[in-house]
Amino acid sequence: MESRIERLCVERGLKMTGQRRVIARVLSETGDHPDVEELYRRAAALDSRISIATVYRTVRLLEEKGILERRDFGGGRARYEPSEHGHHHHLIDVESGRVIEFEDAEHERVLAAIAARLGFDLVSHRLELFGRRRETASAPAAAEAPKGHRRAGVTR
Amino acid sequence: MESRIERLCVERGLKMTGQRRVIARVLSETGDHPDVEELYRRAAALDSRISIATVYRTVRLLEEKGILERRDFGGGRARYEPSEHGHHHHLIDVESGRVIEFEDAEHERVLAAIAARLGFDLVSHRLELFGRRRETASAPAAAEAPKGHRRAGVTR
DNA sequence: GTATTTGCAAAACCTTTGCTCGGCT
DNA sequence: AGCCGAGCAAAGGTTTTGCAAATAC
Repeated sequence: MESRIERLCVERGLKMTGQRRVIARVLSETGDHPDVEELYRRAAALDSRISIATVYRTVRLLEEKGILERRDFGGGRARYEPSEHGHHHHLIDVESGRVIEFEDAEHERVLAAIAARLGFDLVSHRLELFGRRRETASAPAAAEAPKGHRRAGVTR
Repeated sequence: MESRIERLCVERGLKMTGQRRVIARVLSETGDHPDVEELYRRAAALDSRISIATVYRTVRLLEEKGILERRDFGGGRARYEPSEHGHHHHLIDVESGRVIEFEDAEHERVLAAIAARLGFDLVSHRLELFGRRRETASAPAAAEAPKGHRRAGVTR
């Protein structure tokens, strides 16, 4: 059965080899932000005839095709997530390393306004928040993520 | 004569060697965001008895002491700028690679509010905008940076 | 059939580190 | 003399690449 990412690959005219199909499937089932090493582990678990070089080449290719996005959360290795994941940013819990996704329309507006003030059209932007879980009892559970129309979700 | 960064080093209790003095001076005169290689070039121009290992060790040390801040603008290498440079972020011109600095109070407020909504206290954040110079004639010159109380400045 | 993709290992790249020597207190 | 910093070169971690063999279309 054809995975979501595989369909995108085909649409973009990529040759679908066995390895790419496996990697595409791993990515399709991915709800987090794995690095290449982790993708390699997951892919190799499905089909051991995959080398890490191929994973590197594939994520690079998919990034160029706009199917994947590369992230840098610090730590020296790139991490990846599927693009069709909706526009959002990340808040990294400095204590646990957990990654929480969020989006915020007002924030987007402010950024566009800043760029405009400087005489630029905003092409893209990168934003990461680093935070510490609030201790006061009033902290809402961060895991209230209604599937399908989520606003914030915890992941790794 | 003692450079601004050198003074900070002394205040923080660092031993001032000849190499550190040179690197401190280079950093004091720095208005941009050099990588280690570039710092090494500039330092070596003042005193050739400096190795790149020392530059690496020194920027690391100064970062730990809060004198320098490490940035990642993509491209695989870390770039540095003095901390006492005021709170600001960067807009990178996607066409030329030029870096424009800016700050924006409203934006800071919005970020704190987002973190609070997720139950976090904001520890720090990273923001980079990528933009394209606006073509319309109404674009203000981005170089209107009144020294001393600047709002936005172009640098590299 | 032919152009692409893979695996492997080696290389490239940035950064850190072991060790010895040099310099400052 | 004693310590800490510096230089050099080697090692470290991640990512890329050359080449021959395998594979997709």
